[in-house]
Amino acid sequence: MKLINKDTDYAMQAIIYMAESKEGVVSVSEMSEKLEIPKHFLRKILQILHKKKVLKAYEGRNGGFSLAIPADKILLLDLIKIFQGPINLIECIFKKKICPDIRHCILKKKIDYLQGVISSELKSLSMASLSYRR
Amino acid sequence: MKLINKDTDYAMQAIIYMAESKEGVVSVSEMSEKLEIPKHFLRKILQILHKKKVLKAYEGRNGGFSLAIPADKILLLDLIKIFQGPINLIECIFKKKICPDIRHCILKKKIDYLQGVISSELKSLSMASLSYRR
DNA sequence: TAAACTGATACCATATTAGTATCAGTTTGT
DNA sequence: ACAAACTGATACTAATATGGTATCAGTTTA
Ligand code: FES
Ligand code: FES
Repeated sequence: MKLINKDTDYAMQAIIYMAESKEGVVSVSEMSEKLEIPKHFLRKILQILHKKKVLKAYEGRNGGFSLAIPADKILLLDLIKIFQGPINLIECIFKKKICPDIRHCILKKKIDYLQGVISSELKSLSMASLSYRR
Repeated sequence: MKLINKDTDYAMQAIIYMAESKEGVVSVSEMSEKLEIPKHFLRKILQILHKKKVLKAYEGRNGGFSLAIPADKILLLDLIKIFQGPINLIECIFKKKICPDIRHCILKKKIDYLQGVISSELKSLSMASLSYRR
């Protein structure tokens, strides 16, 4: 069971890198090198973050990306949602069969509860709080 | 993110079925039919549960499986461990790079906490508690 | 003695995740 | 002017995990 996949992982690293960088704009080449992340793969990820308005993009020579939102407003939960979809731990394992009434299924209750805890923890983690130069 | 995969799902259903059954021994054929689970697939799952001492197996005609442990002692966490490995939500995303000190990484702290909550919830859910004929 | 079962294990199909490649367009230093 | 250095968009491939089949061997019992 994996909570964080490569896309989210690399996205976090890149965002933190940009937050720590003095230059406003950072290119994929630079980040790919410094963070040791495959260039094309990272590029794809940052393009998505741009579409989602998390990053600003600058085309042309000396171009690159910069944060569109301050790092303390970019939450781990946001990134996970972007790259891995909404947190949904169960899609009713026992359909009609065993659970006679979805409203009283204790499995569902527990898992709903877990989902809440996970969401709120991931929501409380901003990219700024992960930067060690904070 | 999936908490419970098909193996665990089918294992739960089969165990609950056996717990509810009056006959001591239930065959894969019967369960496969009643629970609408592919026969060979279910068989493989039950063979694993047998190896793990959760079930007793009876060979030969009229053979099948029965619970080796009472249903209230078979926990969801046990099944997840058997079929999906131990709960391990993170394998240090940022290796040496960003986390200068693993002991102070707040990401790790939060995820460790989540892992604890998840484990304890899954531990508190026995197969008996999911049977509606309890 | 064959039908109905499990043991063991190899195999296949599909989906998801991770990573690569490429063409088109933009900007800028020289 | 123009090539180098960049992003936009999108298609493709590779690796891995998951879900599911198939089969041969051995056991038990009607
Ligand atoms: S598992 Fe979905 S309602 Fe019980
Ligand atoms: S992510 Fe593993 S220690 Fe910070």
